[in-house]
Amino acid sequence: MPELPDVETYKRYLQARALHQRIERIQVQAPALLKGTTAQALGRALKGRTFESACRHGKYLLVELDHGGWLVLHFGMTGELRYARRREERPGQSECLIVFDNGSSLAYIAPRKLGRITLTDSPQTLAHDRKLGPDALDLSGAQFRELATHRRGTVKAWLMNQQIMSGIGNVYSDEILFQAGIHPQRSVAALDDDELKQLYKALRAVLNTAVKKKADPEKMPADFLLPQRHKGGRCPKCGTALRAIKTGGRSAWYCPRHQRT
DNA sequence: CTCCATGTTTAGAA
DNA sequence: CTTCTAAACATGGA
Repeated sequence: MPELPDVETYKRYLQARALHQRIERIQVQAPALLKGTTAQALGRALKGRTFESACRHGKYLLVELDHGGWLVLHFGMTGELRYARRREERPGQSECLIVFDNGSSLAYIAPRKLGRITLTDSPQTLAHDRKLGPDALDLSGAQFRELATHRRGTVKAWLMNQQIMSGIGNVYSDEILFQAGIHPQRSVAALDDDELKQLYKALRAVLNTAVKKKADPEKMPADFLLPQRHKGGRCPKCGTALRAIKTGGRSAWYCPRHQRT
């Protein structure tokens, strides 16, 4: 589930393994993932280059090339990176494979092909082109409050709107609202100062904790909703059966006792 | 077989 | 202009 914590984990993974190695070639198995570029153009841009650094904006991972320019990876609903030191360790199936001249490789795997691979001049350019709001973990409390003014929609849709703030998806918006004790369908405008403060606190705590746990659902704290977020799931704090509702075209899971309308 | 899924974009309505 | 809904995208899993 590639939301902010997952993509942050991929970023650290890439930084620890795939920097400073000469790119020999790339193999694009799923051209549909390329947006605004072609396999040929991507090959020309990457071949002979090295990755110098990586950064993240919301759910986007950006990788800097040594001669300027950035590779942009978005993972859609499913997707991950896998680095292999040796040829024998390469995954059988990858939508895009980057092969380094020392025989190692970095595979972009997105079996449902809803991701995106593209190039950009800079992280700022990407944020501008995609109209992305600030990264959710870069927000100050004051900025967070400011973003809430003049908003009429539901709080869940607000948290998930990448143009308002970037990085929170369906799963972590549920977790943040659960930890803050706020119902997903409350209107942003109706939240009082205390609730906004709780929400901000929960946002930071949830995202930072998830990053620390490498976005692994099995390693989340015992009071997290995430592992219970399915049919038959129970509130980790009071045992009440969780409820699911459709809102904003997505399913929201919540505890009817801890998150009142 | 049907329905649903962690994301984004687009179209159309209110 | 904002917000909501539905549909589309591609594919695997229940």
